[in-house]
Amino acid sequence: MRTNELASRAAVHPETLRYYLRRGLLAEPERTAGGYRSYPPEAVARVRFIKRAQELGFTLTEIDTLLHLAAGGPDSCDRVRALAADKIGDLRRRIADLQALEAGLRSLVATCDRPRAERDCPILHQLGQPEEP
Amino acid sequence: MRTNELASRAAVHPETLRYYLRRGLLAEPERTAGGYRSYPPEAVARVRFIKRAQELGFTLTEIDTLLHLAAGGPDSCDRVRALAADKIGDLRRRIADLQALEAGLRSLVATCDRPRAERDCPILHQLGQPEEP
DNA sequence: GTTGACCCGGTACCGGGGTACAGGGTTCAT
DNA sequence: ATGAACCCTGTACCCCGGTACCGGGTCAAC
Repeated sequence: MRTNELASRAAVHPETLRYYLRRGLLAEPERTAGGYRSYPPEAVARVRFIKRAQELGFTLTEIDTLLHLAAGGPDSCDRVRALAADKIGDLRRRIADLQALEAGLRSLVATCDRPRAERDCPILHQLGQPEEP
Repeated sequence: MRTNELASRAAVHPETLRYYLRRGLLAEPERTAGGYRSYPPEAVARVRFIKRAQELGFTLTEIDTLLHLAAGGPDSCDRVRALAADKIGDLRRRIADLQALEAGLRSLVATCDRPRAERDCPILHQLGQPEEP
């Protein structure tokens, strides 16, 4: 699969793929006799994963770590556990905060028939507090 | 509360506050007789909210919308419902994807005692598929 | 009063994540 | 064979979200 096809299937810009190659997020694929890159089919899911993880708030460096975990992670199972535990903890916090945001918006919807000053949307309170130690 | 105190309490850089003021994410507070800004106590939660929402993947423009909803949203309850429904739908998708990521990493942990090639970490598959119509 | 830390507005600069472009080579349908 | 679309490498540029810096004013402890 050539660059443009991968870009099209993964809904990214072709230049983005070259950028990800430079960043090491994509492995350099084989080339055609004419020097064109020939990506394997699984590259589509990989690029989609990168973009979606970005939308969820992860930096490309964080995504690089996730990609390494997806490939099985370090040889040492203990290292994998430690790394994954760290990521899982982060994920749970993100999920909790998004759920709080959702609950807060639902509360607004339930009270939106009131005058604006009397509506209840507690999202600032929910996400604006310092984290507990 | 002066600029540096708010910055310190909210764990941001003072220049960031000036940027948020320029962007309209913070309301211009009252000034001291010497021309210093005097922020109200609730500004701390507001700035914390902005930063946390960013970490969760929202752009400042999206955060601006959320801040408006937090203030009660449009006068029209129908507008509020429509706007909030859109945001809630987005939140639910983010939550679902983060939960999928978590499940995938747990699967890796459960199989990490295997040789690397036989471990199971399906996160690419989970987040790398096109969205269903 | 002095001094260092703070404040201000405005301009310049930076990093992350792209994206555009130039010049030249390749591919494929006509 | 031709021409348009594609590809490549490498360099320049852009947007978002800051952050640094300058020159000058303010504040508070000494």
